[in-house]
Amino acid sequence: MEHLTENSMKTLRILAVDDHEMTMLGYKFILERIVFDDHNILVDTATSYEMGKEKIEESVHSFKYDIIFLDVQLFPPNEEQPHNGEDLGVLARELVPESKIVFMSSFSDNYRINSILQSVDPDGYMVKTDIDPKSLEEAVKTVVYQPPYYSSKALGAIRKKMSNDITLDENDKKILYHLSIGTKTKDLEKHIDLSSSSIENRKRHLKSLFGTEKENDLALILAAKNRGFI
Amino acid sequence: MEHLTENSMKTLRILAVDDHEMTMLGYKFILERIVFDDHNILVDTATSYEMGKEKIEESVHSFKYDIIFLDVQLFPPNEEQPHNGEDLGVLARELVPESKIVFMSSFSDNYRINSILQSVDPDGYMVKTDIDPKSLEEAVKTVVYQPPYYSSKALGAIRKKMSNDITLDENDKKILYHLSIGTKTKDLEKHIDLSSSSIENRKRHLKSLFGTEKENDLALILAAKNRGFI
DNA sequence: GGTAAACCCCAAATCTTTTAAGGTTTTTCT
DNA sequence: AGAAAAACCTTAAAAGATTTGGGGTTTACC
Repeated sequence: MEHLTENSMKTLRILAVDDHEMTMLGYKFILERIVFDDHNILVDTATSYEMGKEKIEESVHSFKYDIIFLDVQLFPPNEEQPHNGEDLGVLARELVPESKIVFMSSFSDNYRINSILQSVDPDGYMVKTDIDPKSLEEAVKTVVYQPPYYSSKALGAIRKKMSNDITLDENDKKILYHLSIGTKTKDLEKHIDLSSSSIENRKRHLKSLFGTEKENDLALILAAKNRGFI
Repeated sequence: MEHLTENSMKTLRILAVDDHEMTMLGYKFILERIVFDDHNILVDTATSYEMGKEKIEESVHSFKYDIIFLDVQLFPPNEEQPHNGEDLGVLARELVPESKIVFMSSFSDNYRINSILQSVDPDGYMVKTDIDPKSLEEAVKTVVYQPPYYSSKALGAIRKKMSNDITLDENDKKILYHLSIGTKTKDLEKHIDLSSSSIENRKRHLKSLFGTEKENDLALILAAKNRGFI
């Protein structure tokens, strides 16, 4: 603690978790300079899942964080890691439900956004390319007083989802997702608990839903992307 | 036209449709005073469905509006009227797809918000109690450069919907909606194309989905409201 | 040009939803 | 409190969807 806060000031505690040291410093620098009513902003940082987890667990019995910023990808994606920001978000929700959670993600892909909005229901979601001092400040203020805050690109994805009348069940979503990452139709059986025949049926059905009958898988995937499903 | 615009200025044309004369004046007053890059803002108004329709139709062959603000309820709701803002929005989308559409609604109820977001997919949605000079200005700027703009209460409804894993079909939604406006179960058959037996089945199913088994309809409706369906 | 994958069609089995008919419980009104 | 209406439940048959296996044809790719 560098200096005592003035009496009249409330302290706004923020935890930021991102595995890039430099990015963290940037966030800390910006966040602590936000002028916000009579709040004194204090930013704590963590650069890994474990560190983040510890800080959140410590906070349970001391001062709870007002806002927790979480990077969705907490580790280099090539090294297989069991945990990511989404899990940390779920954990934080359980341990300290009063802390607001804001996700930061480099991908604006709808599949992940939709999944996080469902599993964690964060108070904010920011696509990294939308993040700058101005949007960070807006996020902090909005999240404290009237959440949620969704950054511009996140809103774009949300809009697509909301304007959609097509509803897909888990199996359909999985099929689309696996096709989109290049899984071959014959290998889908390994990931989805259905016979190959059913999978073919569902693919046909999906293509008719998305208006890409008799076209190839790429057309289906593009249509599904446009509509916000992947 | 009161005075010529400067050469360097682009004109931003706005149409606002609301059946309250005074509200219209307020919007016009605020909107035309927005300072926005080198834009000169020009607000046209209409106070009924027909007037709005005419202005939109005229605009097709002259200068298209950049933004159209539409009140959802265009007539006193007790006098039966065939048209409302939603219809006008659908019409505008067809005639002038390049114009951005922003809805203004006094009800923040999720059923209507969801329905409008699907049928028109507007570039903005503002709940009236969220509207003030600041939010109007933000709406205009956001809608022009990076739509969509959703006001705080609208975002609240959207968040509920997005964080939800329950998916309902049209019949389920209609059942919930009619129950919520007080329609008796025995009268539901008149509005929904199903047998009374099926409707009872679906009500049972809905109650189990929303965790209100063996409870009465009020409990179901409250749960559905909490989850953003009505 | 041959092979693997993708795609299509059919019919049986299974699962889900709808429907009607009859009953019990709860609510509402007098 | 008692009658009537509405809500709710149960059952079983019918209709509709989905799944599955077994066959085949077409398309893509080396």
